[in-house]
Amino acid sequence: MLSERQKKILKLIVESYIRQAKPVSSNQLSYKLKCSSATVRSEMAGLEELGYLEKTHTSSGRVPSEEGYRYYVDNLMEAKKINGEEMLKLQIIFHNQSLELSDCINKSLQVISDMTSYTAVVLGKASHENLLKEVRVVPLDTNHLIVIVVTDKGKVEHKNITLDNVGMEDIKKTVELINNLIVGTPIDEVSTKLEFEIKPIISKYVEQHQQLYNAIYNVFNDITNTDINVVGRTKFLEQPEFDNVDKIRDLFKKLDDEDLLQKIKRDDSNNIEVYIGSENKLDNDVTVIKTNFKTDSEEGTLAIIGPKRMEYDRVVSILEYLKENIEG
Amino acid sequence: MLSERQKKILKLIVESYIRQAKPVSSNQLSYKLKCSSATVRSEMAGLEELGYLEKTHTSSGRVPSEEGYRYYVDNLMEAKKINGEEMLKLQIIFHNQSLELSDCINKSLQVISDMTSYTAVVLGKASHENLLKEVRVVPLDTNHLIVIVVTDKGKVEHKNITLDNVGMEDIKKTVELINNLIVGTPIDEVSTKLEFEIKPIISKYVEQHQQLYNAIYNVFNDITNTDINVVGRTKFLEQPEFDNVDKIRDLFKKLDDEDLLQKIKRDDSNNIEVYIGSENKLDNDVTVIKTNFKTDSEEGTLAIIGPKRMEYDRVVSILEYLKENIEG
DNA sequence: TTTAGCACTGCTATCTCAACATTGCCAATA
DNA sequence: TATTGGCAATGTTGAGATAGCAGTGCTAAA
Repeated sequence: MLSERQKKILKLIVESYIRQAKPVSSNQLSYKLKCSSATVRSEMAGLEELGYLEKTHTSSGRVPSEEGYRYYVDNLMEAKKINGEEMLKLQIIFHNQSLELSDCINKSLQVISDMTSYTAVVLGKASHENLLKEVRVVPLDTNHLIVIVVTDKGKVEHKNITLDNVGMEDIKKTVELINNLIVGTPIDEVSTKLEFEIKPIISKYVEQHQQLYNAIYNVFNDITNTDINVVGRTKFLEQPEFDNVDKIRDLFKKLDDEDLLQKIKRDDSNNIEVYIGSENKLDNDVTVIKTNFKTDSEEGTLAIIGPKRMEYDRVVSILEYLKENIEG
Repeated sequence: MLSERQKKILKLIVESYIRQAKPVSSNQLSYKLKCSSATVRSEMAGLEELGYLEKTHTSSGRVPSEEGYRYYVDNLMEAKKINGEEMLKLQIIFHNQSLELSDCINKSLQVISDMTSYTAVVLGKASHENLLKEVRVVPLDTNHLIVIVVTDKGKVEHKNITLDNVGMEDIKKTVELINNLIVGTPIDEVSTKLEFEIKPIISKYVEQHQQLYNAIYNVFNDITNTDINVVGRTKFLEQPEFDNVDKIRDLFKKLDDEDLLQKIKRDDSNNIEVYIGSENKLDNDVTVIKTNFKTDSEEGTLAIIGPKRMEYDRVVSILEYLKENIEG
């Protein structure tokens, strides 16, 4: 258990370091506390002993350790309400009737990335509340057609296919069959149903059903697949800790690795989660702040990625606010 | 007019510098030419005088100037045929029947960016050969619906809209009207036609026609708008000339600026065009190699962006090959 | 428990210095 | 006349050396 003064010092150091990106000296703090630098120094030594602070070299000021940030986030940080102007920018996006939810999310990520100078990520997909509304086929010419799938929550996906020698009749029959048998099925169960209920039937009387079947299958796959969007990768270039090309290259490679990004979504928690440095699976030098969201039509994960020296208080409340707007 | 030996020296310098990114000395060249370094030096001095070579400092080797690269591209460069493995990779993409052309292009850009280590860009849009095939409306519930537009070349675009108190009847009538009057219209003329032929009619008897009209209008807009895709921005991090964070930041900002990227498409030429350094409008430190393409369904511009010290011969033939495949 | 005082440490910037690669010029050469 | 070898001149690079500085830890006194 830390003393009140220790807490205060730790808080001041974390916040100063977040702003300035420079090790914090005992002198700096002695102004803000009513005691001498020597006193601050001995407190600092204590906090270092406990693992909350580090030095960059023997005679440098102190820098928060990962444990220091963790303690700050868990115990010291105060909520910093998102400001009016920022709120407004997001409101405008979410009140725009003509935008789909996924567009709103993408647009607001851009705004958030710009206002925080951190990288923003969304991993989203159609929620399983989406029920198949309609499958439609538009023939283009004798051997090209488009398959369009629509869910009751307004998701649309389509695919072009080329079929050799499949009569329009067969196609019509197949589509009719699908529309009769599986409309109303949750979108993520369609694949199974397609495989076990539809395929046996169409394979009986539709020649060359395979191509058609595959195309339809793929459309459903696309609609349920996670869609990854990373906004503002280059914000890291503004951070003083990413001042060398090797580090940047390494990080950018990770931000392009979809499998790795998938790991951001680790738990089903409904809260804002903070993963500092080695706590996240992405990179030891960054912090990932994420939350899950879920609406009728979409579900997924939102994350802000920045240096460990991140404005935790601000990001947490921005993310909270964004989540509210999405789930609205 | 350059002498044969001057040409040979210039060619060797450009090619050596492209490979090694290091100023080329007279000694290096004296091995490859049958003369002494002193001779090479005086030839180099001549080429510098003519503006084809530069020095990085008084006693450094020579580096090609922009004019040097230009002369190389226009007069010295030999076509370097794309190799079999690379060809194959692209073939596989273009022979995949289930991919739409725009997906093929995007996938092949990724391949090309990986194999060249340069950044690849496509600015594409539906070609005006696309004729409106069908407008379809899928009602979701009492006040949400989806508008889907399909062209005869297989382009699909859709939008969700929210309408208050618009009867299903009105919607049906509007859609029917559109389908009757403007199906078959080139997609880029639809907007005008919509405004002058459809709007007057529907405004007469469809109440709240405005929202519906806007939605449909927007879908057409989306379908004709240029779509920009930039692949492999981070390849620049592998280039030794982009070794400092400021340069990278600056360049990345430009690669994110869609208006600026639009300027890559400068002429309607059907050839491969090379814009070296200040010749392009993007950045003085890069070369843009681009070509336009046009098919039934899509048209636009492909570009490879790399350092001025770019493998011109390879990139030109890769781009040629890609263009063939697309238009093929 | 707090503080002033002070020696100590390591960083940073600047300077110097030598080694090196390379050039330009010139006089000798083929 | 074109080519070459020789050589001084130049700017780069990396390795010390040095001084100033910021900040710490320790100690003894308040």
